[in-house]
Amino acid sequence: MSGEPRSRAARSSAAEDTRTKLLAGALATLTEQGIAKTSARSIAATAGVNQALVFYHFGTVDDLLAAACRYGAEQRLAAYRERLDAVRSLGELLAVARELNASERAGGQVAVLGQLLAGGQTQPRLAAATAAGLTLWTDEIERVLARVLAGSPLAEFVDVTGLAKAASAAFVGLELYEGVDPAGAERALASLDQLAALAAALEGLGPVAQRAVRSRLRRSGSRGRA
Amino acid sequence: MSGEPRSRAARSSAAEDTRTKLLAGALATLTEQGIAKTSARSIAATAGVNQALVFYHFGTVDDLLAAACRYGAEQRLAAYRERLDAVRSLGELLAVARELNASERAGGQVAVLGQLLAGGQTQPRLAAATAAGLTLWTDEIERVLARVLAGSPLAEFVDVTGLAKAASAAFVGLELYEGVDPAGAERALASLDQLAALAAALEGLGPVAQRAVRSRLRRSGSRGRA
DNA sequence: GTCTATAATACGATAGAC
DNA sequence: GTCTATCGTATTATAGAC
Repeated sequence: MSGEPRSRAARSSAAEDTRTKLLAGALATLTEQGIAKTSARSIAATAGVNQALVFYHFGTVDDLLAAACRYGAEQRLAAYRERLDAVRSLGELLAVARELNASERAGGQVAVLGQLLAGGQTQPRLAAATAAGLTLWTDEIERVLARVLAGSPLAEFVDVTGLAKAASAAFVGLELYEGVDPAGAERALASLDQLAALAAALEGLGPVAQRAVRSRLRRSGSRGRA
Repeated sequence: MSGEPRSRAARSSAAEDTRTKLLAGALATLTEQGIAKTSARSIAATAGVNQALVFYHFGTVDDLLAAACRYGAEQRLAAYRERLDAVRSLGELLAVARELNASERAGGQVAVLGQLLAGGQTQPRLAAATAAGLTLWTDEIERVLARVLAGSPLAEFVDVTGLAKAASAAFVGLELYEGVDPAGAERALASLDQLAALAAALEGLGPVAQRAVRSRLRRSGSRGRA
C-alpha cells in the first residue's frame, strides 16, 4: 500500500512537489541537453531531487517524459490561449507564431516537442504521448483557423483540421531548423510573412474574383489533388 | 604516419569500404534506433565492423554522424534530382514531395535529418553538419521554386530562397509528425494538396485580377510584415 | 587497418534503511 | 516518500597485438 504512488487527489503536497520538480526538470533537461543526453540521472540533477525518485514516481524514464510532454503542453498552451483568442486574421496568427517562436527560444518549450518527436520515432510510448501533446496545440490552432477563415474560400475548399495539423508540424520543423541555422530560419519566417501579406491581399479581392476562384475550383474537382 | 587515416584519394579501397559501411550503418541506426540510442557500438553492429574503427576513421561518434549527414543528403538528392528537374508546377512539386515522403518512410533517409536536427540543438558539431545537409536540399528546392513560380506574383513578392528553406523545414517537421501520428500526418498532407489546388486556381485568374493583387500589395508595402 | 582487451564513466533499475 | 548503496550493463575512448 505505502510502497506505491497514490492517486493524484490523495497525494501529499510534498510528493506532489517532487513530482512537479521532476516534470519541470525533464522539460529543462530536454531543451538543454537534448533527448540523447536526457537520463534519469541528468533529469534528477537539474530537478534537484534524488535519482531513485524518477522510478518511484514514474516507473521508467520514458513514462516521465510522456507525462512531462502533457504537462508542458498544457502549461504552455494556457499561457497563450488568451492571445490566440484575440487573433482575427491570418497575419495576426503568424504574428503570434512569431512571438511564440521568440519567447520559446528563450524559455525553450516547443523545442521539447521537437526532441520528443525525434524520440517518438522509435519508442511507441513516447510517440503516443507526443502525438497527444501535439493534439492539444493543433486543436487550439484549428479553432483559431476556423474563426479566422470563416467565409473565405480557404475554409470552403481546404480541410481546416488538416491545415492546423500541417501548420503545427511545420512550426516544430522550423523551430528545430532555427536551432541549427538561425539565419536561415529567420529568412524562412520572413518569407512566410510575405506569403501572409499576399494571402491578405487575396482575401480583399472582392466577390467577383472570389466567385471566379470558386467556379474554377469546382470544375477542377474540389478538395482534390492539385 | 601509418596510425592515421590518409587523405581520401590515397585511401585503400578496403579502408574506403569500411568507411562507407560505417556511414551507411550510421544512417540505418539513426532511422531504426533514433538519435538517443545511436552509439559507436550500435552503429558498428549494424555496419558489421569492429567498434574501435568508428574512432579510428572518424575520431568521435558525432563526427561520424556529421559525415553521414552529408553522405546521406548527397546520395538521396542525386536519386531525386531528375524528378525535381521535371517539375513544372506547384502541384507537381507537392506530388514529388508526396512521393519522397512515401519512399523515404519505407527506406527512411529524411527521418535521419529529423534525428540530426534534434541532436544538433545541443551539439554544435552536429548542428553545422545538419545545416549543411539541409542546405543541399533547400538549394535544390529553391531552383525548382524559382522555375515554377517564374512570372507569378509569388516570385515577385516573396523571397523564394526563404520559401525554399521554410518548405524544407516544414517537410522535415511533417516527416517527424508522421512518425508519431500517421493518420494526422496524412490529413495534414491532404490539406496541403487542397491548398496547392487553390493556388493553381489563383494562378489562372487572369491579368486583371493579378494587377489588382499587385497594386494592393504595393499599397500595403511590398515584402513587408502582414 | 583491423583486431582484442581494457580503463573510466554513465546508465536503468532495485533493495533496503530511514 | 526519500535516501544510500549497489548490481549488471552499456557507453566513449585508448593501448597494444597482429
